[in-house]
Amino acid sequence: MPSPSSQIVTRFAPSPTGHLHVGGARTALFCWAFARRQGGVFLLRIEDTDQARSSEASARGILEDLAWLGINWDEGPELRTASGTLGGDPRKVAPFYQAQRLDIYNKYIEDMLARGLAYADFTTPEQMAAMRKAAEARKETFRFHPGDAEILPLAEQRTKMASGIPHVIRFRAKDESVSVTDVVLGEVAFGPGEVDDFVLRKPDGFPTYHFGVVVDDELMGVTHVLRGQEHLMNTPRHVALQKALGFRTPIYAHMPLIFNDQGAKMSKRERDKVARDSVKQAGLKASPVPAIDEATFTGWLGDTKRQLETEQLETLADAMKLRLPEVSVHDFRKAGYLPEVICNFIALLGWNPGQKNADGTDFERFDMRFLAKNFDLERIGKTNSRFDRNKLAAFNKDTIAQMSEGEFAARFRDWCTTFAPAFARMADKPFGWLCSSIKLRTRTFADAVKENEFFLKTADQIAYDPKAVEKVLKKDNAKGIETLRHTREMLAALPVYEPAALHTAVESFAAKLGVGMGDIAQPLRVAVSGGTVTPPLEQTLAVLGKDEVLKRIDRCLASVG
RNA sequence: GGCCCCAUCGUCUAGCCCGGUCUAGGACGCCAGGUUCUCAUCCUGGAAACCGGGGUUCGAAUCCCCGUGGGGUCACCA
Repeated sequence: MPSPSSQIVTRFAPSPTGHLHVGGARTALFCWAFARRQGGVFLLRIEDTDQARSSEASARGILEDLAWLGINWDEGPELRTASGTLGGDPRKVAPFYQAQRLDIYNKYIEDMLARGLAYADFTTPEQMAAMRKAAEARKETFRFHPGDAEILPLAEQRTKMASGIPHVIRFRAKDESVSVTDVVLGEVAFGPGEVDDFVLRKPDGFPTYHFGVVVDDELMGVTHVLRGQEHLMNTPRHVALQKALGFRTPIYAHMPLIFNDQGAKMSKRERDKVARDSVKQAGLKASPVPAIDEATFTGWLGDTKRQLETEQLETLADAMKLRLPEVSVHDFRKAGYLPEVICNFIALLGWNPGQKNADGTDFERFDMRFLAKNFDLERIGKTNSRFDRNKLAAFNKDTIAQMSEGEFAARFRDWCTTFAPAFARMADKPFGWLCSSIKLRTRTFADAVKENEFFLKTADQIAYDPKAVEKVLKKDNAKGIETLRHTREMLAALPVYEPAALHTAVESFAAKLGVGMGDIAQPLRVAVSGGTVTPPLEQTLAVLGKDEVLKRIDRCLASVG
C-alpha cells in the first residue's frame, strides 16, 4: 500500500450543463486509467458554479453515462448501480459539488484580500465592455491589469462591499513570466503580462472556474491534472494562483483535441444542422411534431445559430426517420454502440499502446482491464484527431460478431427494452432466431432494428419496393410470381417452422424444381419483407411463423399479380 | 490580430526522444476478384502519406531554423 502522501489522485470535473460529450468521456477515461495503473484514486467533482446553466439533472446524467461506460470513480457523488455504489468520501474531502463549497472559497478570498493578493473590483460590465472595445480599436489585446494607484485601498473596498455594491474579486497578477511543465507538451513558457487580473469570485458570490479548480485540486489532494488542450492557456493562471496561495502545482497533461469528420469541434450544433437541412429539403413549413411550437420551429429553421432542446430535436428526428450524428455518450448509447467499444475507441484517439499483434498488425483492440494495466502518460500524442464514426462502427461490428449468440441476444434485448420496446416484446424463440441471423451483419443495435422493422409489421403494412417487384417477380413473364405460387403450396404443407427444417425444405424444393436457391429465395423475400434484403431465408421465415408467412405471400400475390 | 500548441496514406496511427534495418508498417474506409439464396460475413489482391524550403550529417520521416498550413485561446462559461 502506498502511503497517502505518495498516492496519486486524478480527477474528472465536468460542469453539469448538458450531456457527457465524447471528449469529456475520453478525459474521464484517461484519468480513470491512469489512477488505476498507478494504484491511485480517481475522483469526480461537479463544477456547478454557473448557476444559470447548471442542473442537477445533467449532473445525474453525467454520472450515469460514466457508470454505463464503466468509468468508475472512487470518490465523489454517490451513485447506486446494479453492481454497487460508486463514489463516496473516504478521505473526507467532500463536498464534491462546488456550489456547496462557497464557505471554503470565501475563506480563501478573505485571506487573499487581507494579504493584497486579491482586490474587490467595482467596474461595471458596461465599463468593461467599453474598455475592451477601446483596446480593440487600438489593435491591442485587452488585459485587465490596473496600476496600483487605481486599486482602492482595502478599507475602502470593504466599505463599498458592505454597502452591497455589485463587485467581483480579482486576482492581483504579478508582472512575471510563468512556465508550465506539461507531461505531453513539455515546457511551455508564457511571457510577463500574459496573466491578467482575472476574476476569482463573481458578483453572485460563486467562484470562477479558475479559482474553484485551484482551491479544490489543492484541498482534494489532486496530483495529476489530465484535461483537454483547450485548457492550456488557463494553466499559467492556475500556476500563478497556486504560487500566490502557497499551493502545490500538480502535474499537468494536456491532451489533444477531438474533432468531428469535418474537422470542426464536435458539438450539438451539428445535430441541429443535419435536422434543419433535411427539414428544408423536405420543404416543411411547420413542425411535424407537436413537441415544438410554431414560433420555436420557424425561429430555429431561419437561424442557424439556434438550437432546439435535446428532447425536441430527437422527437423531430424520430418523426422524420433521421439519423443525427452522435456527439454525446448518450447519443452513442441510443444508437446502439457498446460501452466497451466506445472506451476502446476513444482511448485510441490520442493514445496508443504501441504494441503489435503476432501477425504484425497494430494492437488496438483492448478492454478496460488492459487500459487499467497499461495506460501511461508518455504515449499520449500531441496531434488533434478526427472522430471517425466509420471506424467506431467497424469496432462495434467486430465486437458483436465475436460475442456468443447468447450474449448478443441478451445484450440486444436489454438495449431494445429501452430503445426499441417492440423488439423487446418478441418471444424468446423467434428473438433467438432473429439474433443468430443478424449477429454477423449488425453494426449497431439501432441499425439492426431499422433493417428488421418489417418483422414486426402486419401483412397489410408491407410496402413493396417497385424495383424489387419488377426485377424479382414480374420480369421474364412473371416467372417469379409463378415460383412464388408453387413455393406457397410447399410452405403451406410444411408442419415445422424452424430454421433447420425450413432450410432442408426450401433446398430440396429448389432441387425438385431444378432451379437455384436464389430463384426461390428472392420472390419470397419480396413477398415477406417488401424488399430484396433480409437475413437468411430460413431464419426470416422461422421468425415470422407459418401464419404470417402465408398471409404475406397471399397479400403479395393478390396485390402484385 | 496577440499568445500558445501541432504537422506521416482520405481518417486513426506505428516509426521520431536514442538519425542508417523505412523501396515508411498496421487499422478503418475505398477499389478489384473469389465464396454465397439477398445483404452482410469471410478470403485474396490493389491504390493511397513522411507539408515546403534551408541547414547539421557519410546518411534525416527521425535533429535544428524559417516558411506554410491546421488548431486552441483571448468572459463576471467551464
